[in-house]
Amino acid sequence: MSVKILIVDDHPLVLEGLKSLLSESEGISVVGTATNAIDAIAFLKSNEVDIAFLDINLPDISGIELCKKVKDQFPEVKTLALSTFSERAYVSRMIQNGASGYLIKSSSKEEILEAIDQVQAGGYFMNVNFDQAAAAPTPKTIPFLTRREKEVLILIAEGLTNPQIADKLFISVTTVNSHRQNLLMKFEVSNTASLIKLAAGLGLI
Amino acid sequence: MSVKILIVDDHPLVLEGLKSLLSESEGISVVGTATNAIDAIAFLKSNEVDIAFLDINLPDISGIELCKKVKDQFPEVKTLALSTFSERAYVSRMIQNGASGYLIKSSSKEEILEAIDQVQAGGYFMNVNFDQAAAAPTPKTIPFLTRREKEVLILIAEGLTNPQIADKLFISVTTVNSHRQNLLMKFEVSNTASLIKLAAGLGLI
DNA sequence: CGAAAAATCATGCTTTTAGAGGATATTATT
DNA sequence: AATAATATCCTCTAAAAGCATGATTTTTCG
Repeated sequence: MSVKILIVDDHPLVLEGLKSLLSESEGISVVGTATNAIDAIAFLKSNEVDIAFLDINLPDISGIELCKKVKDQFPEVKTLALSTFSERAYVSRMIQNGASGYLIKSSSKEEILEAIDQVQAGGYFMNVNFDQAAAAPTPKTIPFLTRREKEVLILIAEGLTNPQIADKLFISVTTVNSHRQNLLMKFEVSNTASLIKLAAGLGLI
Repeated sequence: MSVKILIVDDHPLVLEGLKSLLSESEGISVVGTATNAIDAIAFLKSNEVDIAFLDINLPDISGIELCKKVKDQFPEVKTLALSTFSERAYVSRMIQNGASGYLIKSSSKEEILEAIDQVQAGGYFMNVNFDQAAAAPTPKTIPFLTRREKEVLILIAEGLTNPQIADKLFISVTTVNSHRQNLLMKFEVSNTASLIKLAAGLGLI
């Protein structure tokens, strides 16, 4: 009996590539594909799936949320995160949400097959490519931000100054500054430039 | 006689996906693939190619530079840029460097085939998806940056202050500040936060 | 309910940026 | 050789950000 795979990715090329790669392999069958989260959930409701490949960038909701939903509603389905380099930082979040591993999109066929084996056997697969990871100092974990901190972060990224943000949110400048300081602390950086660069790299803005 | 295609992309999945999609089509043959610029140039030296698909993110040099090299050394080869959403802003540069068009990686099979037809016939193909473009205020053009400005931009993004950058580059703080001001001007922003966000969005840092 | 977390505000101080308005060398490029 | 672009340097001012320390009020959640 072969491993049933569902692929969720909004890039037809990646979808096609994965299908093509996997269909050449024994014991694996791609039973479905989806280009968005809603279709993916719908498919899972009426089909049996062993492993779901989840792209991190989906048009409707993020792969992170989809991963959570899948694990909540279909705990028996194993999930594998698909990411590109720049999104790799998301991955720890996916793991927290129950993913069994992740693959970067530049993975080789062998790595992909190994990941399926590992995950199907109940294990985890992490495909970490450190030559690029070393160059970009990835934060250990994605900082947990509060609602207000996210708001402030977005506005900072949009180029607003503390006084402007204060006006916009109807709070005092010192409060905005507090949030800003907390952001710097949580991201372990010491100025706006680094903050925005990190946040952008994490896809938060 | 079929159209000879070379695909240059460092994502095996995309490579495989494109190959798979194109090989199903009449009159098209994928004669080669490469995962970096050097291999791509080497291939072009010894093989005849009609259209080269160039990924914008390559490990060695950027697709933009590769495009230029290809057009310089092999002017008869037509080039098609491959990008994802976030890199779309690069595209005007590719066009300036002689590309005959661009495809976003979420293009459908039909769009890809149409692009090949158009380009092979000597035309251009632009696959613009405006529902996302409207949301993200893309700058009109990618600012042209000088060597020094790029250096300074990178160091700013790394979180260095003007004095620190001055130390690192063995120039005075006022010079660093000049470059910084020029960066703000060229990107049409008024502070570091916006600058870094834009630059990050354009993949410059 | 009660503790913990989040959001709010304040004061004072230092460093860094942003902005204006120059000036002079050093490289291309024609 | 002349022009244009780039890189370099300067002074001065004002605004904003960064840093420390501390406090009060809401919310959230067990």
